[in-house]
Amino acid sequence: MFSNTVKYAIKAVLYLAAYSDESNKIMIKDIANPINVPMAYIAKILQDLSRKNLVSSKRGPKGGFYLSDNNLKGNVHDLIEAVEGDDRISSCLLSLSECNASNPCSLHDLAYKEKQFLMQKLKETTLKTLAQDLKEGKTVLPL
Amino acid sequence: MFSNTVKYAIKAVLYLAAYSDESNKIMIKDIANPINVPMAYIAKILQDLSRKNLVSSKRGPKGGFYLSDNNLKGNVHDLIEAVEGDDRISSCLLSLSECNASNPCSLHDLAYKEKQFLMQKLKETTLKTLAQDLKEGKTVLPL
DNA sequence: ATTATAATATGATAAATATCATATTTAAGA
DNA sequence: TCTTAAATATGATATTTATCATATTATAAT
Repeated sequence: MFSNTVKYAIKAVLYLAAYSDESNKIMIKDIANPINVPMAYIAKILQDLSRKNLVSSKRGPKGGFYLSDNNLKGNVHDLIEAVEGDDRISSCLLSLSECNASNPCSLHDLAYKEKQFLMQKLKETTLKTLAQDLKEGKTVLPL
Repeated sequence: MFSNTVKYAIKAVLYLAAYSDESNKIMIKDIANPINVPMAYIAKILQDLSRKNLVSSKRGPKGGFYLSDNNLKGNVHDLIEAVEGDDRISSCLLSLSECNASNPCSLHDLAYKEKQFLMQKLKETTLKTLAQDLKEGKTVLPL
């Protein structure tokens, strides 16, 4: 469903959301293992997200990645959009070009409602909320 | 959301579902254009689907691809599985390994219901039904 | 039977995604 | 200020997905 890059990004960000903050930064090498993602690859992804201000980072000794309070207000939908580019996620199931109620593709009626519902949830659920569930052991980050 | 291969496969099969039958076969070169897919590529995909008996074909003069009555009973879910392999479509959003209610990933609660609902619809809607909508102009195959 | 036609099988190339490696820059602490 | 530790920037390689090209095989029609 999602590309590896997207899955890796979500896992890394949620890990940071749950276990880091400004006074508790986490280094690449300490992120890669628990979420089971190649170190150099997750480094690249997080560097990209840092540039886009979805995660925070500081270099040098005592440095690392973390989520600021502001970052924690973000959501998974925006994260996905950031890593896989604009509208891949919200596009029509059969094409990149839009299809809509007045010119529906074969799968539009069948899928539209569920897809919108899912998108809505991915937008309205904050990283902070998801991190809370993780910390309470209600959810897990799969390998 | 879906790979090009999956999108192409669905479009081609629905096109055949709507406009072909055993006595009205359609050649590769006459499929590629209307659904806007590279000819050699859709050829490869349809050949694969033919091998897997999801579409029918006959070679030689007067030959081409078509959907048999039996093929028309198929659904989009099985089609997707056939082209992109086993369980990519039904897997957890964050990983290939299963996550479930008793060991939910961070997105499980958020996505599970909608995803199941969508899968269900993709399974229960026959190609014949979708083709009917196409023929009646109720839906279109996007470019 | 021969010819023409269309799928089939196969392999080559291109582009995108995923992965690895490393020199450079920033910043903390001695 | 020097050393060390971390992200950053950049580029190389590998794998997968997408695309192109073509020789082979089956079959209808003459």
